[in-house]
Amino acid sequence: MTTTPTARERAALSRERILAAAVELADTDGVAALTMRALAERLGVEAMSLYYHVANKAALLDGVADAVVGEILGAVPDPGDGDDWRTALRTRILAARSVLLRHPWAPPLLTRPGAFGPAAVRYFEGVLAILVRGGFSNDLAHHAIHALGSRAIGFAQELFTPGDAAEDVSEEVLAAMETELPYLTGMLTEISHDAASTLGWCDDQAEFEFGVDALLEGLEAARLRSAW
Amino acid sequence: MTTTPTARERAALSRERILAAAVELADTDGVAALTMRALAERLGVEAMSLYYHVANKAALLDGVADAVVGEILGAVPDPGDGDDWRTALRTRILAARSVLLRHPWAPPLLTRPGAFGPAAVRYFEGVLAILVRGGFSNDLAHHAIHALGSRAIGFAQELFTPGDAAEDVSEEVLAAMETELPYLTGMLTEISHDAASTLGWCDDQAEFEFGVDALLEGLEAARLRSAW
DNA sequence: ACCTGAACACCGTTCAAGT
DNA sequence: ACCTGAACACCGTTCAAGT
Repeated sequence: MTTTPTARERAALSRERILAAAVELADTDGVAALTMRALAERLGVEAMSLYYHVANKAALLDGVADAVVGEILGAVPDPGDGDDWRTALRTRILAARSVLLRHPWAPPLLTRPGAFGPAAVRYFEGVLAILVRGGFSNDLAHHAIHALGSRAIGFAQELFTPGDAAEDVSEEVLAAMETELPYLTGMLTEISHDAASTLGWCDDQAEFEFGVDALLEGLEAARLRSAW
Repeated sequence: MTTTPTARERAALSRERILAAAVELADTDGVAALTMRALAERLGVEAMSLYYHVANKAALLDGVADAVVGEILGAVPDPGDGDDWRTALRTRILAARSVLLRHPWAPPLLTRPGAFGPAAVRYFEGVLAILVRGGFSNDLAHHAIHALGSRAIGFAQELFTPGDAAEDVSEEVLAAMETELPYLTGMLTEISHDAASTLGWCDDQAEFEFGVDALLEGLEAARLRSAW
């Protein structure tokens, strides 16, 4: 006669609820813990129920990616035409980055084929608006977006994560490296003079901004050349 | 009395043989097919035998990444001091890229924490040598390497793969997009006027080189500023 | 020292079945 | 229309055992 407690206490499943729960789960436990079974349990539901709203795991991850980009989209200022293109684009990119810093597991998802969803389309519409209003031809703007790559949306795929195998770079190892790797040892000893045994001296935010600025400078030069 | 056929016909297992077979398997079947069981079968051995030479799957993938970087290292010219730094670095990066084009599954592996192995250290020693001989301070060279990111070793993590959801961008869809996404539709209609229904007009190699060149130009500007 | 076989805990996913 | 339960094929990995 009465509906079951579970039916009363839990809201109906939906694609949106599933994606939101998936983002939360990844935030707390990492993306490796984002399994269909764990996600279902978090939603108080059986694993197979998810498949009614989501085709498969790949579609789930694509949806999660688009959800994150949607969050970025909400945090990013409108591409208003007050600023010059360089500061407007820089501001947008750094705002995107600040969102991604809250979801450090997200970048690999964003590079999956299929992750380029509706939110991403709208995000890049804004990027393109900034460029075109700033004097870029469609052709050059297209090149520019490719050149920015993942940086356009706030992250950089670096080849080594801070502190990677850095813990065990002792001074003896540095000395042994010296003949074979003179430039690296030279850089390490000079830059990290006050903490010679660690590679953890990279300021992610500063390096990211340096990289964006270098790109923007190169793009501005290309724009000026194309304008002649 | 006689040794078994299997023992005669197969060479002894070793870390090197395992990694080489793993690269081959990924080349033919993709990295998703690179399972411990499939790799063992390819080597004519039981899956568990691999664990004697490799700690676990993560260590295997790290080893595969370093093997690929080793192949890059063998293909890249010495950082001789004939060229100016920009062309020397450009040449090195494009040579690295040409190797990675033969292993299109490899880039995601190279961005794994733990993938920065001995070969990568030697590769970046060469990058650094080019920069420092070219007039970069250790500090600026360090920033430059971060700025180059994955491009330094020959690939760019782009946010959409060519032809991603491009097949189904019909002219009707373009028209519907026009009000909401004026800049994107403008760019698409202008650039792809002769193939209006596809996004597959991106020349990967050209875009990669454009991106590298934009970065190199921005880095050169930074170097000149630091030299004053 | 090097390799094996059976077993375990865990995946994504199918399918027919419930309500 | 929406959710479930059991089952299947597949993982990485353990452990004790072989040679």
